[in-house]
Amino acid sequence: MDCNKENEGRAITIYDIAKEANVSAATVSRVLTNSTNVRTDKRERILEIIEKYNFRPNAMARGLVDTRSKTIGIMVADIRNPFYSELFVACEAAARRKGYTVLLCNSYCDREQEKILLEMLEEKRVDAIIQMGGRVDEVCTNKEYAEHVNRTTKNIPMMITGKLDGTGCYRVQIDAGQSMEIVIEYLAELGHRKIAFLGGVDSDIATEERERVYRRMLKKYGLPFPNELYRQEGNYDYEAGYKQMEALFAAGEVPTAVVAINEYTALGVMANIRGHGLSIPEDISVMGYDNTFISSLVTPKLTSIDYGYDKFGERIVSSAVAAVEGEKVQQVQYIKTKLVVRDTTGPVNSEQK
Amino acid sequence: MDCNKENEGRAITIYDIAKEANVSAATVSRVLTNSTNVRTDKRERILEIIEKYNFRPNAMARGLVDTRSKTIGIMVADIRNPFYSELFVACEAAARRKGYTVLLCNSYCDREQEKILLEMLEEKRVDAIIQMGGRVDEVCTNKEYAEHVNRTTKNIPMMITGKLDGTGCYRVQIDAGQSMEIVIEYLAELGHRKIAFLGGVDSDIATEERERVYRRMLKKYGLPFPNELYRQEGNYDYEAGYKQMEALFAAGEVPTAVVAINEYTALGVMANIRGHGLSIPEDISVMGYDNTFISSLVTPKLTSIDYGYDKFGERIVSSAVAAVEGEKVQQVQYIKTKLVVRDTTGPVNSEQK
DNA sequence: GTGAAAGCGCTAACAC
DNA sequence: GTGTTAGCGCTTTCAC
Repeated sequence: MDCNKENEGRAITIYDIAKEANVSAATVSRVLTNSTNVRTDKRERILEIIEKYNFRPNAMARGLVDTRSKTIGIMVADIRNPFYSELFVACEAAARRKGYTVLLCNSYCDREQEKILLEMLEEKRVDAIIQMGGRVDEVCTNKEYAEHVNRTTKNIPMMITGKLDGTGCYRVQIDAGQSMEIVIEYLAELGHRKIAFLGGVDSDIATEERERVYRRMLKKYGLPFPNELYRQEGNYDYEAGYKQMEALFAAGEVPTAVVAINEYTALGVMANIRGHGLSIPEDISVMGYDNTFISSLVTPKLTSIDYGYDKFGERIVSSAVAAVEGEKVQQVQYIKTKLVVRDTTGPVNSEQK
Repeated sequence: MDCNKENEGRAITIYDIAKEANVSAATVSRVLTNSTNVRTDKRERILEIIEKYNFRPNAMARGLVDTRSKTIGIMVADIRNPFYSELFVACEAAARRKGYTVLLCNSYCDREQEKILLEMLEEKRVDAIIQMGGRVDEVCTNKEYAEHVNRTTKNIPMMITGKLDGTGCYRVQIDAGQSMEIVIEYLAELGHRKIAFLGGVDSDIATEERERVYRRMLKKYGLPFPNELYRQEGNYDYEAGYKQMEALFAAGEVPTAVVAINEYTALGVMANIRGHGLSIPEDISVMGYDNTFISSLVTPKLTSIDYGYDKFGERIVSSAVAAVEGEKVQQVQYIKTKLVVRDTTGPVNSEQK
């Protein structure tokens, strides 16, 4: 009875189903897509046979016919970083709500890889591309990459969480300046006057903007900048926080509050402070950025700046979909941040004033 | 000059390139695939035009021709969990080395979703499927899911990190028993006699096996099991660790060492211990499983069981590829674990003996 | 309501 | 070396 006597290995197709059901392939396709009405008995017969052979339509063949793949490519720097995984998951959820599938790729911040991945996504005919992290983070846009992207965006709309000068990318960006405003405001109101800002990479847009606003806010509140070590950049690691805090201790310039560029760095800072026998937040307040699950996993729980990942992802994806569908999309959108106070920050210790 | 006067919107194809280069589509295809030799001048002319239009071959059309998609589908419970993201990245790297691409999907432990994703992966004609987490973790295989999988594995080999009775899935599994052996051995040698094992889900294979070996090892070393609370299950959260440790304190049954099912739970345990004014590891040793970046991010750094993610991923993927290529693959493979000692464990406090 | 036929963009056999 | 031709598996007119 089985029609796959010699079918061995070859995947079953719509024609096999059609043959066994004594209908045309078109009719099978109709029940598959639910497009037109098919007589009930035929429909049921077809469904039965589909079930029997566990038939699944070939997505590539379908994709060839449709011009839309209903897929969004998402390129992140490193999915192991909770910032990206939280945002990715939010995007995935938003995409699903819109009837889109996502395709993840990691660039691992490899500049060459970014271009290769872009090409791969083009070949897969994704309807839109979202890039978070990597070249789009840089203050000085890399010309070569911008050109590469420009060719891509001729066919595929691209969303980025940073910037890429001279390209038509749509930007959905964290309002880094606003985030630093609320940070300094908060710490100043707690009575802190010696506030350090540690970590990050100055040539990254998000770091650079926070730094600028950090200095502006110190002035605004009449706070001192006692030593160059109060602002150190380098990278986003635990080690950075650890070493930079150590440098402050070594210089005898101990702040009463430290703002770290992210959670990794904040934890490095905290480890170092404890190594010196001081307490958090009694002796020194520490806070970070990103507010992923890490912030509430550690002891004491970390005060952190939150981006509202769900809404962030939703904004990125719905803008991407809007662009795909030819709607007008804002060129730049800002994500407002929120302070989440936990246990690593508190009023300045009166003795330290 | 441009041949896309009216082409607006329509993607450029191999025929457009061929036409402009005055060659046949086959020749363009040849330079694209580097299959046969093409006269140098033609090749260069073609490459130029490809460059000019930023042409990228349609992966779906290619996929239709090839029977192999060179893609491996990876289904994880939740990519935000570092255990999965570390393993995923290791798999991705291994796949790339073998010339394969990976396609990630999250089941979020939604049982219905797992089936849907399986079907999606079948439609995309992935060459193999890797499932980590979810139904494959369960001690009692869900019959319905097993049936579903059995239909899938008729066409696509499947690798799982747990088990699925009655299916032809290949298993690459952490040797949970061995891991618990080295844990108890280690703690016993440090002089600990009151060792609790907290967290996990007893109906999960990895938890169940560890629990069994935990009890066996206590006997082997002549260690007491002072109270039922020394072994509590529930889930894998921070909260679980926190509450279960609290229960031990409430019962006045304070262990000298706690083995947590993973890092989240370990951190909950640690938070609770500190809340009681005790120190780690001076008063109580704590250790966890998984050894992701989290273990070395917290203070004190967590002693943890490591799986060797790189090798783990490599084993999964190379077995998958072997299966795809029709080679003989071992049905079950075990991953040996390793103890990574850090700062949360130490010799038992002599007063407590 | 249904079948025949064309076509999505590419690759691979087969001629030449 | 290169062009012609025939599919890959599906959807979608267009007739009937």
